[in-house]
Amino acid sequence: MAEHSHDHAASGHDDAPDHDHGHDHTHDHGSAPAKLTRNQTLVYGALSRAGGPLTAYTILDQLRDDGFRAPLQVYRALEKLVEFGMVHRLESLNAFVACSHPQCVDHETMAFAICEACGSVSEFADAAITRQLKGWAGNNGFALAKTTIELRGTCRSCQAAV
Amino acid sequence: MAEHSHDHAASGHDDAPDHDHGHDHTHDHGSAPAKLTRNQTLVYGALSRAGGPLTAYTILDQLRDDGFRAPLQVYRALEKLVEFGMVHRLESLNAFVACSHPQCVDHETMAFAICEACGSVSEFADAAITRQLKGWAGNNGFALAKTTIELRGTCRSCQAAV
DNA sequence: TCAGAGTTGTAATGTTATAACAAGAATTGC
DNA sequence: GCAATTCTTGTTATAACATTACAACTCTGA
Repeated sequence: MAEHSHDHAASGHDDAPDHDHGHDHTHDHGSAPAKLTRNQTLVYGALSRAGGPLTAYTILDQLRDDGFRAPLQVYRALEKLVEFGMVHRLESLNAFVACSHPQCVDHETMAFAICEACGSVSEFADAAITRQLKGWAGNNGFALAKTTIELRGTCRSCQAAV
Repeated sequence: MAEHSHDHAASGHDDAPDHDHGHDHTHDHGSAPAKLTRNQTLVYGALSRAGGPLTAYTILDQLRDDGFRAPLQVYRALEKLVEFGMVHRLESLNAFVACSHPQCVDHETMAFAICEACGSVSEFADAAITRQLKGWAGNNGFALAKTTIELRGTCRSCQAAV
C-alpha cells in the first residue's frame, strides 16, 4: 500500500490508547465509551500506530501475535470503533483509519483526501460543504444518515517529488 | 436490494442504447466513443434497464443468456463505461449505476443520495460543493483527480411510507 | 449464584475484484 | 490482400473483502 502519513500519528503513547480517563458522559449518539474491550483496544492501537489507513485483513495480520485468528474479530471491533466515532471507514479504499480529530467534532460529515501515490489521508471538515449537503437533503426531503466525501488525487509532497 | 427508482429509467429504448448517432468528437478526457463494443453495450443496457444500482455479479447473472460467463467480462466493460462517463461507481455500495445526466456535465464531481430503504439513487451536481472541494484542494496543494460524494439516508417516499 | 447482556472464538461461507494467459476481431499500413 | 499491431474477448484460477451461524466465555447486577 505504501507509506501513509496521517495527521494523527503517535502523540506520546506507542501502545494502546489511554481510554480510561474517567468521564462517563452518556449521550448515546455514538460517543466513545469509558472503556474499550480488549479487542477494540488492540484494533484501535494498530490503526493509531499505522497513522494511516489499514484494511481489516492487514490489521488481522498485525494482531496475530495478540491472539487474533479470524477476520471477524477485527470487523467486530471496527464496527464498534466506527460507532464510537473513533475510526472512519474509507469506502473507496475498503480500509479504515483512526479519526484524527481530537474531540467530538461532527464525525458525520468528515471529508478525506487520499493520495494515490503515497496512501496518506488527510481528514478535514468543511462547514460550507456540510451546509450545502444538508441543504440539498432538506430541499429533497431526504433524511440524511451518513455522508461519504472522499477526494482522490496526489498530495503536495508527492507532486513535489516528481 | 429492493425496488430502485433512478431518475434515469427507460426513455424510449428498452434495449441497448442508441450509441451510433454520428458525431465523432475527439476530446479525450473520457467522453463516450462513437461506438460501444458488444459487451459494453450489453452491460450498459442492463444498467439502463435496471434504472438503479447493480453489482457486477448481478449484471453477470442478467447477461448469462447473452453468453456472459465470468466476472471479468462485466468488470472490463464497466471499467470502460466509467471511463466514458456513462456509468458511475457507487463506492459505498460496491455497485454501479448508469449516469442520469444527459450530456457532458462535469462527471467528476457528482453526488449521489442513496435511500437505504428502497435502494433508489438520485444523482445531482452542486456547484457550491464542487467549488468548495476544489478550494480545499487548491489551498492544500492537493491535485484532485476524482471525488466521491455519497449520501446515505431515507428518501422522501420511503419516509412517507411509515 | 443466577440470569441476562455483551463479547469472544472458530469454522464455514458469501461477495467483490483481479491476475495471467490464450485466442479472436478490428484497424492500419503496405 | 495480408501482415503487424492493437484492442477486445474468453476462461481458469485466485486474491481480497465481509458476513452467517453457533457455541462458549465474561462481566454485571439482582
